[in-house]
Amino acid sequence: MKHKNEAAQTNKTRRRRNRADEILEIATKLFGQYGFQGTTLAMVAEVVGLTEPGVLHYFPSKVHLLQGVLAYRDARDFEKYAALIALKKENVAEFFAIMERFWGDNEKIPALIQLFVVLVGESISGEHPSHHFFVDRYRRQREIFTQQFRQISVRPDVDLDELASVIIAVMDGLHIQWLLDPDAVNLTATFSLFSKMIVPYLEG
Amino acid sequence: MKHKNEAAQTNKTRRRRNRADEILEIATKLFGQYGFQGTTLAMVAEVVGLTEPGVLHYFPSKVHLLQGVLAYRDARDFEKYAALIALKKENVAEFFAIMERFWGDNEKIPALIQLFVVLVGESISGEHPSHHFFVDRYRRQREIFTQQFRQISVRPDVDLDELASVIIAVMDGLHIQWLLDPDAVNLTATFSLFSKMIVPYLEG
DNA sequence: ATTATCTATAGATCTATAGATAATGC
DNA sequence: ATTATCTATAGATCTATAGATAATGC
Repeated sequence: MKHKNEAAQTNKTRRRRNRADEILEIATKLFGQYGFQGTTLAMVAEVVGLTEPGVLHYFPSKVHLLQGVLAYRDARDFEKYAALIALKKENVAEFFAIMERFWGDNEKIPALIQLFVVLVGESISGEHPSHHFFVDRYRRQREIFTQQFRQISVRPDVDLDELASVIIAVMDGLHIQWLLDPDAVNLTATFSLFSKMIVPYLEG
Repeated sequence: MKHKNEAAQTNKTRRRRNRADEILEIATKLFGQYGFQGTTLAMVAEVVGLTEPGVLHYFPSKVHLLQGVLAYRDARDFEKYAALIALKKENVAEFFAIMERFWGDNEKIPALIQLFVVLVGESISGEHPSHHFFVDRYRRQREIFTQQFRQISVRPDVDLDELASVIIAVMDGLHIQWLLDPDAVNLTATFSLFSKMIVPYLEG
């Protein structure tokens, strides 16, 4: 029986080991490119190679599909954060050196970055199905950063929650400019300038 | 004839001096709340108190309406920038003090801030009707800032275009967090922390 | 048996157009 | 005359459901 499974897992079967995952991957791309509202089930179905009811067999509604995409990507993202937290950081400079490496990868995954930027824009409206997801996501992100700062020696008169907001804001804002005009913005270099500017201040 | 006009301009007539402007105002709110894709002509028409073809009489298509809204708001925005440019700035600290006041008003106009944040998210896709508008808008903004920096003494080893990107990024990124979770983010205080952190560095 | 997928379609909605009518300004 | 606005509707699209059929796993 092992044999059979292994054989079946070649080619297509292994690649699309799971139709649900395949749908998730394609929806990730489409939601990232056109937004949730701008993507139709017909588009997803066509790229996947199914009919619309075929897609709805795996995700009973378009909102379920969105939540599937967000949960999947968010989990991956916070795995990365967990690895970040685990690293030893002695001082502010080290923290930012790690952040630069951590976010440096973003340049290689524009589609994923775009997914979050496009969806967060739509989600600002309180009625959007992923509004609460994003409110919560930013709270968690700020919390992770403030906890990190508490473990290294940051100038004591700095509000750590505000500091967390600023750092996340720089990255988000640079993503916007970079996605709109990739040749005009060097993500890594610009974030590096940012940390170079604030590290001396935070060291006190 | 003057009399007649003046009388007619009371109440509704003066307020809605111009139906096109009224439609623009309402579309601004709706596009800001639901995005371009999430807003329908029926919604605009209903709030204005017209039928859909009634709205299309003034703006021949939904895209024309979007462009009307953007052109109108962008013009207002760059009037503000023009006033900013006119102010005398002797050094970096003064520049940031002015920026804090300049952007401090944003807290009072959440609907307009939201309009731009929501639309820029949608517009990241190259096929969106306001994609080019936003690419151009960020280029102009960066250009305004770099020109400002050239007139004050900024530490010479800093790339002014990158500096402009960072400052715009902080403001955009803070807008996102603030719109999603107004009680969790103090826009003014957080931007102020940012400038406090970078001013000493930029002074060299 | 269960899972995957399809055909067919309901029912809602969306943008835009055609053509008519009402209101306004000279 | 010109501008503003309406009714009616075409034509496209969209999400989701019902119910049937094909494929798969025990």
